[in-house]
Amino acid sequence: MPELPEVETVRLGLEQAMAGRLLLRVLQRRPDLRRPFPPRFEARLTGRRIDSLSRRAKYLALHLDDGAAVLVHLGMSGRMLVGRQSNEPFGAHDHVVFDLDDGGRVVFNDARRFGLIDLTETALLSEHPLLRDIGPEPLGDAFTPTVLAGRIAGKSSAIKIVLLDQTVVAGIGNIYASEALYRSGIDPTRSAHSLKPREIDKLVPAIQSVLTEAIAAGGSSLRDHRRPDGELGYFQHGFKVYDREGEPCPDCTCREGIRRLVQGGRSTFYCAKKQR
DNA sequence: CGGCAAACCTGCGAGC
DNA sequence: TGCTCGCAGGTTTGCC
Repeated sequence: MPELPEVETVRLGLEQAMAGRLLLRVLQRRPDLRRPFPPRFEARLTGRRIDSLSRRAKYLALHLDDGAAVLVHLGMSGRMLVGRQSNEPFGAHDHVVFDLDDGGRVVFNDARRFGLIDLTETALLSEHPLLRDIGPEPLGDAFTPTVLAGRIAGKSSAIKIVLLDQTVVAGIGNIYASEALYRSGIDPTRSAHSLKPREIDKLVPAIQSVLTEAIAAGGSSLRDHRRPDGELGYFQHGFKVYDREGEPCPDCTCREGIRRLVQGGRSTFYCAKKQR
């Protein structure tokens, strides 16, 4: 489900609820998600304090005050929900419950269980196997046209596919890949190495603007995404092409309107006239 | 390395 | 009403 803007929205919501809080009790309600929970997950977390929260690509990190960190990936349908009462019954797919020292409760809920949770005791989170090979943050200073050009040089795959590759650039998923290519006027089927410098000069700010606007809107809520407080994001109303097959292209007057094609088994939405 | 399909899961909407 | 089918914001693995 969640791409960078949705995970960032979750981080912002959890920061309010969890930063500075002591974990009074942690309940793990099943043995695994996409992969097994770390050994002794509940016992190792109980009594420890959460200092701060950060995001890397689509991963959320809860930093403990001793340098350890809980890594959370929401997969397609994962949610981190705040505001549950401790006397409420658990819901379907409530997999982990974090009870905090101020009486607050945070629940990790994930119907499809494509998410994962890890606990690492090492301080160097950037060296974690799940994060080590991930590319630059698209909203960071290190993401420039020159950098992106270098990372896609020699890649013969379609640019849409390459933007989904987390080792090329972090955090872009199926929605924002289509939207960024539409904004920059680039045909999603073009091979990555065929992009000219002038096109990459447009693609980088297109990625940055669509992600920034989506964060400002609280992310996109299609099926599963909820902010931790239960509120919906509203950037889905800002989509120009995603899930708009057959609708008119907002930026031109072509007859066909928005088209859908399948790349790597996943839908791509685009305008054949605007995107070349 | 590239490309593709399948796998991991559940839920929902469309169509019959 | 109820069933089947296809598809869904992600990532990994295996095969050619």
